[in-house]
Amino acid sequence: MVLATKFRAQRASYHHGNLEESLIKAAIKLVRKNGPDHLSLRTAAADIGVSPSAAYHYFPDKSALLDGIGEYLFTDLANMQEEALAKIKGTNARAAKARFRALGEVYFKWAMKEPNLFRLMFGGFCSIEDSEPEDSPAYKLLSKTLDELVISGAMSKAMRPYGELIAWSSVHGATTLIVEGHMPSEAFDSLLDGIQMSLGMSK
Amino acid sequence: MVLATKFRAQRASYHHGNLEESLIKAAIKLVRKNGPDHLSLRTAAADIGVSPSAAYHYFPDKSALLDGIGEYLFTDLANMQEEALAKIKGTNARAAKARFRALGEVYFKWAMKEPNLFRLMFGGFCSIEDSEPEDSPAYKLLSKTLDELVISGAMSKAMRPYGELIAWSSVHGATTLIVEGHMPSEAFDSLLDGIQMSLGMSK
DNA sequence: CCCTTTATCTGAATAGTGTTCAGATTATGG
DNA sequence: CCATAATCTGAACACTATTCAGATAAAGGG
Repeated sequence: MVLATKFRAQRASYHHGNLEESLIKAAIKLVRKNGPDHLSLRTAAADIGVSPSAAYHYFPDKSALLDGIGEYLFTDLANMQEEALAKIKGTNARAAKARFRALGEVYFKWAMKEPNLFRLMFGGFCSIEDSEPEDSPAYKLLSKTLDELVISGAMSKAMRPYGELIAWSSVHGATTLIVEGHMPSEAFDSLLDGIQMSLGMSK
Repeated sequence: MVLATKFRAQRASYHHGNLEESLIKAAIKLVRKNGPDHLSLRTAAADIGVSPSAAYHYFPDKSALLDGIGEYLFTDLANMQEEALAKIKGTNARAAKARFRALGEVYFKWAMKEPNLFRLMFGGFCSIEDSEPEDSPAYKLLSKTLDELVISGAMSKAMRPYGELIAWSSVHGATTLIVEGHMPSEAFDSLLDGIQMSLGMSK
C-alpha cells in the first residue's frame, strides 16, 4: 500500500505529530478487520493513544473520517492501476490488450485482498466529491487504454462508444458480486474473456 | 412491495401477534430511511410497541435480523422480475429482446427506488445461504431469457456462454455505481444498448 | 373450571458507541 | 520570557447491542 502524496508527513511536531494521518491509518486497520460498519472512532483514537474527542479537531464527525479513508484508498487503487499499466510496454495490439486486462485484474485483486476496504469505497460509506466521474483517475486510465486498443487495431471502432460503460460496469459488478459471495471467484477470468470477445477484440 | 409467502401471517395470536414479521417490516422502514448501517434494533422494537429484548426471542442478534430482511427483499425483487417477464408475451425475437431488457430495467428501477434496501442486499449486510448462485431465482430467470434469445435467433450462439456473466455483472455493476453516485443515471440505458450489441443482438 | 406448564415479553443492568464542551496542556511567535 | 493560539483531555449525555432474571398471559391436561 503506497502513501498518497497528500498524506505524507507534513510537520511531525505538536503534541502527537500529524494526528490526521495516524487516525486514518488506525481506522483503516480497524475497517480491514471489522468492516466499514463497525468502525469505532473511539477505538481508532485509543489505538494511537489519544482521547476520543481529539479526533473531532480534524474530522467534524465519523462520516468525515470515512470520507478521509475513502480519499486515501481511491488514490491508492489508482496508483496500483497506473503501476500495472506502466509495466506493460509497447504500442502493438498485444500490449494494448494486456494493459486492458491488467486494469481489470488489478481492480479485482485489490478488492479480493481487501474486501472490507473495497466495501468502504463503493458501499456508500464515503462520499466522493468528484463531481464528474470522467474526472477520476481510474476513468481516465480506462479511456486511454481503450483508445490504444482502437488505435492498435485490437478493438472494433463500432464498439468503442460503449467501451467505458461495459468494461467499467461489468468489472465492478463482477468484483462486488464475488466479494459479497454472490458469484464464484473463478468467474472473473472468463468474464474478462467475454468482455474482450464482446468488445470485438480478437483473442 | 409484495409479501413473500413465507412471511404471510401465520397465527396472529399470542401477546403481540407474529412479532417476527412485524419486526422485519419495521426494520425495513428504518433501513429505507437511514440506511443498513444505522439500523437500530431498539427503535425497530419501539416502533411496534415492544421492548428491545423481545426481538431476541426471534433473532439471535442484529445481523440475524438483517439476514431476515435480506431474504424478504430478495424474494421481492425476484417477484418483480417474474411479473415483468410475464407481461411480455410471445416467442419471437422482438419479445425475447424486450424480456431481456425488462430484466435489467426492473433490477435498476428497483435499486433506484430503494437505494438503501438495495445496499442492504448487496453491500455485505446480510449473508445469503444460497450455496450456489445458479440456484437463485433471479439467475434462473436470466438463463431462461438468454436461452430464448438464442432460440428466437436474436442472439448469437457464440456469445451465449458469456451471457449470464456479462449481463449480470454489468447490470449489477452499473446499478451499484449509479446508486452510489459514481456513474450518471442516464448511463444505464446506453449500457443496455451496449450489452445488446456486444452480445450479438441485432437492434 | 382450575391449575400447571410453556411460550412470550418486560425491566434493569452491562458494556460500548458518537458527540459536545469546558478546561488543561503544550508548542509558537512576538 | 511570556502571551497567544493550537492541541488534546475528562467528564458528561444520549444512544446502541446484548443478557438475564422475572413478570405476564396463553395452552393444554385434569
